[in-house]
Amino acid sequence: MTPMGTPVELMLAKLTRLGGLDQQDRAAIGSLRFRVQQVPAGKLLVRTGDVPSECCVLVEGYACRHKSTSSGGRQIVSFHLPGDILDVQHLQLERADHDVETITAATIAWVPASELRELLRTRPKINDALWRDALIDASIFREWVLNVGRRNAESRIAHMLCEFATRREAAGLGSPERFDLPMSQHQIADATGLTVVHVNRTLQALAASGVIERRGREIRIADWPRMREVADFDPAYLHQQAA
Amino acid sequence: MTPMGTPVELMLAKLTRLGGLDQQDRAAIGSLRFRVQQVPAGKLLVRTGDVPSECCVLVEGYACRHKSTSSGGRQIVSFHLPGDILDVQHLQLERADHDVETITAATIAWVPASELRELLRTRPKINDALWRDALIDASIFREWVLNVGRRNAESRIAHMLCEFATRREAAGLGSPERFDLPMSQHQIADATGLTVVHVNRTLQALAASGVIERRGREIRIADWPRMREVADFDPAYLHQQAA
DNA sequence: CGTAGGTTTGACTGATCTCAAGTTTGGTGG
DNA sequence: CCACCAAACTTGAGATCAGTCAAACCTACG
Repeated sequence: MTPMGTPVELMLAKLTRLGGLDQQDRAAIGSLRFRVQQVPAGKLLVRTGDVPSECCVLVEGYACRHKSTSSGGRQIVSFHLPGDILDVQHLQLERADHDVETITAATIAWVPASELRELLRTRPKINDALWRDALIDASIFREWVLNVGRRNAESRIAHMLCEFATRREAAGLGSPERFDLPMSQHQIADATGLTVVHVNRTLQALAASGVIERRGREIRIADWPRMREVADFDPAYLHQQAA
Repeated sequence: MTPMGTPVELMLAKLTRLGGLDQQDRAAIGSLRFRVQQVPAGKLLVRTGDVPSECCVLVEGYACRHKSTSSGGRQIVSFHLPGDILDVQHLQLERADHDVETITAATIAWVPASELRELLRTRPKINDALWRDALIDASIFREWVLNVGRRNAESRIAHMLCEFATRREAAGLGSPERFDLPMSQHQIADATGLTVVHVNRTLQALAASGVIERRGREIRIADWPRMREVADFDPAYLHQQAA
């Protein structure tokens, strides 16, 4: 079920999902110089203030981006799965405004930003696909603002689970009915603006009400219609239908 | 102090701030076909699910984007000031995933999305500038996730005020020391994930502690260093220094 | 001047946090 | 294969920040 592959295959799959590529586009992606790296869980790939000269693609494993308040509060602003480009923003913005960190052991492919920038100029369809990718990212951030700003704990966590299940499936990583969460309850708390304690109780409440079943980090969404309702989840913001 | 101007002048000023443009770029912007419109406060310019074929530039007045939960909770995800392009995302994404609404009477300039898309293809520097604009938008959303997710009421509101003051100044709209808020306390509540009642009390607390002074909607930031501290505000996420 | 929207106040409630202590799990070295 | 350890998860009790409900009070504008 894991759509393993080389960095090139993953990027092609992702960009193709985002819009049509022609033969020359594929060739251009194929000739990018990837530097592949194995990293452990909890590795900071980019940190706030960095001036990265490479972009990284997540090949295998999971990652997240996060920001912190000066008093130490941590907020995860997105989760990422295999195929995701972790920092398109550094193609155009000099300094990183957030951290990028693996949440499991992972395989990362680094590409020189200059080579990708060249593709934006010379390959209009790749430019379009990366635009779409960046704009979908932004759409997800907007939904997260709504999620942490206006939903209660149960909805927030349910929404996060729905999004994870849906994106996972779209990336070809398997069924949205049942899956293993890569992140700890602490990380769920940091993503939803709650505390670990309350995340724990809320997951129990979701299980008690029968919308999900849990065994360790394995989640089964037992009742999707009810889950969608509890989560207030409408996948439109993921813009998944190819444009 | 208000940098009034035609839509063309405003866009040129904005794109120039975002990166260099050459003479041909300026000419290309100059030949865009703008349709200018006066609209009252509270006018929905784009609504969720729309398939817009025009992009709009805010020429005069203020606007915001917002999303809602199915139970009616409203979350403002960004505020906009003159010069802002209100919906770059519709250049690449078919359906709007949020509403765009004026918060004061405003002047709007509409441009056919097809013409802007043409510029992305043919004018690399305009492509770069719009990329930067979209990526800065995304950076602001990330900061807002942190704001509503991890800061208390006082910090949240102070942060929103700092951002407004800073962006206002960057747009050439006047001093960040003293200004009139265009938005109601209800709208501040919707932007910060709080209730009107609590926004009201928190504004009073900020005034009582001496960091701001208020007279109606006029705000004076009486003590910027302390304000920055209360707000936990670091403008780096606005990426204002031209790249 | 009347009125609606915006702001302010008070009293009470409740969702989520904090602190503090267990319990389980998974990985690691002997 | 087992013993151990740290990290992750769970539970309980009490505290608090922000919400709710309800009612005035402004104040700008028609």
